Amino acid sequence: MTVSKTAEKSSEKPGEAAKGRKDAAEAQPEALQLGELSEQLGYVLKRAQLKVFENFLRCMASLQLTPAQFSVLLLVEKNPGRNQTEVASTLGILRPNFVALLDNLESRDLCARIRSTNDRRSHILVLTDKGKAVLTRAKKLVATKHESRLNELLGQANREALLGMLSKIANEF
Amino acid sequence: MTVSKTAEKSSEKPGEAAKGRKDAAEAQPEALQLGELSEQLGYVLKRAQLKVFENFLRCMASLQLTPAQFSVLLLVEKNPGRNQTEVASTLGILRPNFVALLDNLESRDLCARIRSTNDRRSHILVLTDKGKAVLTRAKKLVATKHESRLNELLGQANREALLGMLSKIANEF
DNA sequence: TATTGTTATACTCTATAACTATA
DNA sequence: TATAGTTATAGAGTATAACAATA
Repeated sequence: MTVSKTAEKSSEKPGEAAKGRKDAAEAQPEALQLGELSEQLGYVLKRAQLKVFENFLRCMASLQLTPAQFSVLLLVEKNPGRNQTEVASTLGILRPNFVALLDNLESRDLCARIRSTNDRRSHILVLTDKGKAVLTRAKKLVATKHESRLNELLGQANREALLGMLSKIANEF
Repeated sequence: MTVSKTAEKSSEKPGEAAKGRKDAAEAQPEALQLGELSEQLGYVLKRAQLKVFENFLRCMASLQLTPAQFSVLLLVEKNPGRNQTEVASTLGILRPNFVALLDNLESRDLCARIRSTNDRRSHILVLTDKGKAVLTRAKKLVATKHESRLNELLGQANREALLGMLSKIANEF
């Protein structure tokens, strides 16, 4: 016994409390109820992450830096002289996928690959002068346009609490 | 004046506090320092999201449900009788991309498309009996294996605070 | 004319195998 | 033999244009 492949006429579901409804037959869209979905951490986490990345890209439009590119510049600045494998794996990027990313940054003269003399198989990564300058500007944009909006929205204390919990999940879950 | 394309010999960077170092020349990997990266909300958010999805998939392995599929089942259960456009857009899925997702769920007899009699262009979505049963089992798995681990890690109060902040970002950022 | 579901397509991310040059 | 960087490739996820059926 399968479901009949034809639906009932309209206005068959007045249940669920007809709250947002206008006068009578006005057939405006009427948003769906998220229900348990809004309690699913994974769902909310993903939606929040998309919003944050979207805002990041807008804030960085003038420098044309993606979140991934920014993270590479930050990490290479903090750890100059490390090779591709080390930097990529720290960021959770697979070595094959790191090649094109680096090609891009190097072609824009933001960072450089230097063949190591210790182990001629590996490429040491460093920021160029331009890379350092761009990163400095990027940090300012992130601080003044991006993170500041988050502080506005959540408050300084909450933002730090949020960061702590997310770090805990990222590291221990 | 460009950078010399050859690097210095090893042990040139004893700075940054040689903390995790063993006795002397032992050349163990020595992890990179994240530096400001660990303060970037976007970075931590993304890493946390990946961990949560990964764990979700493991918990749901027996039911073979992805986060996206689970969200569709939840939303259709809560809002039976809505069409593809409505469900997809609520979840932030583009209509063309929703087709294959639904094909999959329908081929597994978890949900059904029913041609609407009001508007014969649209397909009304409902869960099948099997779909309802699978969703019930899925909810139990999520609650006992997935969300429970998050409660362990963060504590009930913190988990709710986290959810609240992420919702705020998702909705208002 | 506009909308629903659909196809085709493309572009990004991610993932794996295998090659080269070094060790 | 093992490792670093690379290539090729395949698969997800996501994006837009356009078509047929229907309104």
